[in-house]
Amino acid sequence: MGRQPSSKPTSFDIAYLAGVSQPTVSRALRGSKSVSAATRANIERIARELNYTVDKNASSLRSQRTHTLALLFFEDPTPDESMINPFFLSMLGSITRECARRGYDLLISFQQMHNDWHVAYQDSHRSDGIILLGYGDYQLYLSKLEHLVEMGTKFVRWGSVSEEGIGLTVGSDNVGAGEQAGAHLVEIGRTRIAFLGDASDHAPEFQDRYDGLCRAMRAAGYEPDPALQRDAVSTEDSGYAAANALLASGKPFDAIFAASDLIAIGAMRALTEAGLKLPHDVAIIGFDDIPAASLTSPTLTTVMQDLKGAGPLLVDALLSRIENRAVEQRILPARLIKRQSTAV
Amino acid sequence: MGRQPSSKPTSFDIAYLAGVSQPTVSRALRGSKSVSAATRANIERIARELNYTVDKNASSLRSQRTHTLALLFFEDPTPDESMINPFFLSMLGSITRECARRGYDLLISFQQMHNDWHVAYQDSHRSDGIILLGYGDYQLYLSKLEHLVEMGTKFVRWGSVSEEGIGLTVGSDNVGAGEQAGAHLVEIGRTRIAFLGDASDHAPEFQDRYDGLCRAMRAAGYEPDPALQRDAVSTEDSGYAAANALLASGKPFDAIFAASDLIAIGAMRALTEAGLKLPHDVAIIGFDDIPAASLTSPTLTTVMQDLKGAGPLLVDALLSRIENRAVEQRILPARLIKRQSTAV
DNA sequence: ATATTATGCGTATACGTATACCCTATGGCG
DNA sequence: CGCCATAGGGTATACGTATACGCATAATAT
Repeated sequence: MGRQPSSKPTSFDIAYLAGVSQPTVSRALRGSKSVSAATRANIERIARELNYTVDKNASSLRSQRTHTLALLFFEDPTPDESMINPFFLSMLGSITRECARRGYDLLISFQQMHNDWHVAYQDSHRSDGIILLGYGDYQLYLSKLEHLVEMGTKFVRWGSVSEEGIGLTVGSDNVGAGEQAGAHLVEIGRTRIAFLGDASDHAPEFQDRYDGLCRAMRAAGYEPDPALQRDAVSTEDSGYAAANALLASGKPFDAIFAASDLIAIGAMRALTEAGLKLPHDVAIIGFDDIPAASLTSPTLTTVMQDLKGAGPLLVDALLSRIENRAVEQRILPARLIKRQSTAV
Repeated sequence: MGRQPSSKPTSFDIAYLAGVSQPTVSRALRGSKSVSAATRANIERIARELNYTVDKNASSLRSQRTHTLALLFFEDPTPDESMINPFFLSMLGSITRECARRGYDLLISFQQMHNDWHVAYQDSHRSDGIILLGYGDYQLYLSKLEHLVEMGTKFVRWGSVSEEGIGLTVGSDNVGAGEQAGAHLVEIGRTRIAFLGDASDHAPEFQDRYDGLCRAMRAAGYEPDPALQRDAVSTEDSGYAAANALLASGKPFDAIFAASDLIAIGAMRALTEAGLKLPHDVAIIGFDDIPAASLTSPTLTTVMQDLKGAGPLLVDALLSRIENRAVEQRILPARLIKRQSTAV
């Protein structure tokens, strides 16, 4: 044992002890079939004894594969820097676990929109592909996506699947979810349904949800009133402001479908402050089923996205892209969770 | 332009265009002072034009520094795999941003306690150091920490600073926070104060909070009743169960200090179901100030930890360790946020 | 029997960078 | 005018792995 215990063992050490050459060690550990079973078993035993692990840097340098994925959050700079959209945060767990299961490391980065995009590109040296999460300035976002495509970077993003977008997209069935929400509201007798959330093409997911709502209303014989749609981004304050604007407009409404739970929670605060009784006067449905949704008063009916399925699907789609296998856009089902805010 | 546009430029490309050797490029870009200002400027210009970035794998392999930190979450396996303690999730934003600011990448991994620890060790090939976050089986945890120390791995963890622990710890002033909470409860006239949270040495942070509470009570002339302390881990269900056990014991109490907001929220549910009026019959204080704390009814008085400060402090401490600079344990102040659950 | 192919492994080398060492030209100094 | 220090940068090489190739031996075919 003249060897320093502090220096990590290399494949040469294993090779020496096993009486083979270094490449054979590499082959054995990577599962090449041109190594005899006996040799492989011996090498694996020695590697375990020495606590040997492949040096990822050397491995990546040589093979040009990092076995690492990068996760990029895109968000508008928020006033409170440490605030992150809880929905995406939940998805993080699902993604990390799937990465671990597939033997990939996950590099994470919170990208403020105003930052230099080159940081992301730089990541491509460090990762085999990128998962993009988050809303944000959509036009700016698109131009950067095009840049990614030009560079040949492999990526997949979470978002609106209906949209004919750049790159590969995985997302919830936002239209279907909107329909479910709309149908439920109609079912409990609401017909003057407001929608809080950006319905422009800046936020395709929100637009899809609105489309679904409209479709459900028309299917039931009601025409959605454009005046009852109010823009809002996914924050509590924005929802609060949008609901107040709606109240100020004087337009009567008996239900709100909010494009996210945060918006819904802000709206509930505005409505409560205005002296309205929920859900009696106004029924409310949110979107995302964040933990807080079951704590509001009344508890919030909302749409639960399949977070557990999202991570595996995103990772799988990205790995398929990386390995140049064909992948089609995939849609995850969403489910309406009925709580007190629509219980009349 | 015989060069493939798809292949990433190397330092040799830059060197050729600048009419210097490859090492000079490396020196120039790393800020070595043995490169003339003119040469450096020229190299930097060319690098920018070619969109060159240093290959991190090659760089790390050669220099044996990765400029990457690993973040390890330790949690008991939860029934819902995608559920992560919201408090640690919030800290994540703070840490990632600080890493980015210091020019470090962040590798993230959710470690189930039962998993092979070697995964973490393996990470040490990929990162210069490890940040450990989370509770979990504390004894198992400690034995693995010892292993880390043996391997010479640099790490820092979030936890109880009062404890004479293994390795470097950064954490909130849990004792002080417990004192604040206790003092506040005494101030509003409560003397029979229950504590929900593991007070054994399995959870040093919780123990510190309990110690703080006891200290405040004694300072006010009251003796804490051990029968009013109930073990609980940081989940809503555990808080619910603990509060019900407390109720079932028949011991009278007029306040609860919960070791975490999740516990507090579960306890509130139990108390409400038992027909108690909050905060009139029982005042409640939680810990963490998770977003949900301001949504409960009544809204929850709680202790806010300095999340914005935590990330920078953890990262800075770890980098100091990595660079073999001296670091002392550091304590972050915590602040009591008074809300309705203690407003009598 | 010879030709053929597969098996199992060694040899040589490349991945792209950082650093130890060496060399040259210049200027200051006595 | 010779000596040495210094700036500026070149040469050679190492980091640890993965893969293209080649070469035996053994297995199979003809």
